[in-house]
Amino acid sequence: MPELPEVETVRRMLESSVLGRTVRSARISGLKLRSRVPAELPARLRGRTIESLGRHGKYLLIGFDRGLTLLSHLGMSGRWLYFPDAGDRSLDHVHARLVLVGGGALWFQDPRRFGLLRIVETAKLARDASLRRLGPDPVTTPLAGEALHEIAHGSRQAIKTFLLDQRRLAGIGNIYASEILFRSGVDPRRMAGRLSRAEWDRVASDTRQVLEEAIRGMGTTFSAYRTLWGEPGSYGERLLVYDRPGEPCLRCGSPIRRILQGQRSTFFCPVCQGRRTRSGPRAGRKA
DNA sequence: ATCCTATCCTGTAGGC
DNA sequence: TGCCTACAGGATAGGA
Repeated sequence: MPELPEVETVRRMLESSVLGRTVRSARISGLKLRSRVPAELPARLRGRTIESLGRHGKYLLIGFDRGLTLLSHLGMSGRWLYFPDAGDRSLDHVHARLVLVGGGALWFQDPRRFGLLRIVETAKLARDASLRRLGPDPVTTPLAGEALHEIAHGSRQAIKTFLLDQRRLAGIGNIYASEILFRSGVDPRRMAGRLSRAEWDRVASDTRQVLEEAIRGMGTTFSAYRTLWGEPGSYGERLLVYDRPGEPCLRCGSPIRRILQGQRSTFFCPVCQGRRTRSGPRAGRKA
């Protein structure tokens, strides 16, 4: 669910609400998310103060004093929720609850449990197995078309799949991959290694534009995503192709198509995102 | 190496 | 109403 803009929205809200706050106590559910929530989390966070809020791709880094970082990933259905009153709500699927000194509570909720919570020593962050794999973050370090052209050199992956690959670029997910390629007028089935330098220039600038606009709209709420305040994001109203199969393209009026790539939906306009060489043996068919 | 598939889990929407 | 299936914003281990 949450891609770079959604995670960045949560990061900013955390920054404005819990930066400088200290953990009075913490509890965990003990359930397994993507991996097990560390049993020592409550003991290690108790008494620590939140000093920084960082993000790389879809990973959120909550930095505490004395060299500890809480690494978090929202997976498909994860949410961070902040309650100023620390009141005891009854909510399902809450896997971590931090109570803050001076009132207020921070909860991590994740029904599907594809999310991640991990305690990492701040000094060792660069060596973390998950973070180490990530490519550059296109918002923190905007890339020129030239760099992308270079990264994609020789790749036979479909461009849509390429954009989803966190080792190439960190942060783009299924919604924004379709939106970016629509803006760029690139057929999602084309091989990444076959895009021209000029096409990569467009993809690079559209990537930046789409992600930044989405951040301004506080992200896209398709169903589950909520901001730190539990509110939906507004960028969903501005999606041009995602989840609009059969509806007229907002640019040319032809019906938007939905295809599967790597078992995930891709939405595109077959007219605006012209033909050219496609990748994969059967990537072309499907209705 | 590089690419593709299956899998983890719950909730929800749509067909009957 | 209920039952069933398909699908959902993600990452990753394992096989080809």
